[in-house]
Amino acid sequence: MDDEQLRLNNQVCFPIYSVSRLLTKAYKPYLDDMGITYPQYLVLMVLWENDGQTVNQISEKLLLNTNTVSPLLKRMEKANILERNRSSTDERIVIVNLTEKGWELKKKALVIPEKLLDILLARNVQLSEVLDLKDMLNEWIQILSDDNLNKSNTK
Amino acid sequence: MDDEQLRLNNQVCFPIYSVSRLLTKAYKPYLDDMGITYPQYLVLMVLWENDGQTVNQISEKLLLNTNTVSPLLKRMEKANILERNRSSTDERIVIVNLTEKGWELKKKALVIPEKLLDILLARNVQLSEVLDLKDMLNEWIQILSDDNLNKSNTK
DNA sequence: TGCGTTTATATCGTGTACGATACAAATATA
DNA sequence: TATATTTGTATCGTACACGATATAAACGCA
Repeated sequence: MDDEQLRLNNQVCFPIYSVSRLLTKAYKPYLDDMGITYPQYLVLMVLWENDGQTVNQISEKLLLNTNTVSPLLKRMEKANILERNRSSTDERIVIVNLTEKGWELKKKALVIPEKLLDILLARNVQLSEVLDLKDMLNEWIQILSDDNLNKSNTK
Repeated sequence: MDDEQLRLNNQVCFPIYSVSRLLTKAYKPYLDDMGITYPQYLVLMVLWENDGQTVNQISEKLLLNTNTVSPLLKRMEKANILERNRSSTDERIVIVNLTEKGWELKKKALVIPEKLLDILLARNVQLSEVLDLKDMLNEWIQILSDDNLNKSNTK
């Protein structure tokens, strides 16, 4: 019976969508302390690893469009977390650099991954399970971003 | 080195967040045909399974706040997909019923889960892997929604 | 060298999400 | 039964996401 497939319980996408939102919510108390949001936290992780990247480089690493990242960076600039400067050699490019405050936040962030993991481990989720999940999802990212690429190519 | 934990590649949450967005994007062509969005598709699945539910019942099943679902339903009412009516016995309650058009959309939706699965299976993802993932995520939903509950209780 | 094309970023419009808050109806209880 | 409390829904403000579009700078090439 095809009908079965349309039940919420039988879909994979709904749990992913829900867990994504619930995880963001679980992060919230820690991020509130830092005065940032979850997407802003992602931007910081990219810059902590490698400061001075362009808007394009940041949006590619986060798999987000530049028209999502642009205003996001502007809000972070307003909050004194980073600076945006046009390249002198290529006026189209905007280079993003962390401020003192942006680097300071890294110290506060160090405990976050640990805390989140603790919640799961405390509820008998195995660490190996978490790692398997990560690998599986990274595989899906490859597939799904390839798939999106194909669509825009054939247009 | 604690630093390692803060790398984008070492986080579980980022892949979940990304896959969630990429899956929604993969759904998009089919949902565009139906004139709805992904969250609206979720509402429809809830109502196809059980028509005539209240705003609260719908938002609980989708794990969304009512202040997210309320405007969502209004947009769907505007698009003639459903009707909202106050209960006569309890004036606070709004009961949501599908229209003819809302039921019609179910026929178009039947192929969607299959198509999505095909993309994954075509790329050598095992069906068992998909089912494992689903179970794992449903477990996480339990944990994370409990955790959120605890926070609001202790406040 | 002039001009069409590409590239990098940003703006606009629409639709979520969600915390905080509002508000009326229903319920509980003194 | 009058009033405090709870319940169900909605409004408001802020921050994403993303498709469509704009725009200026850089590039390619006749």
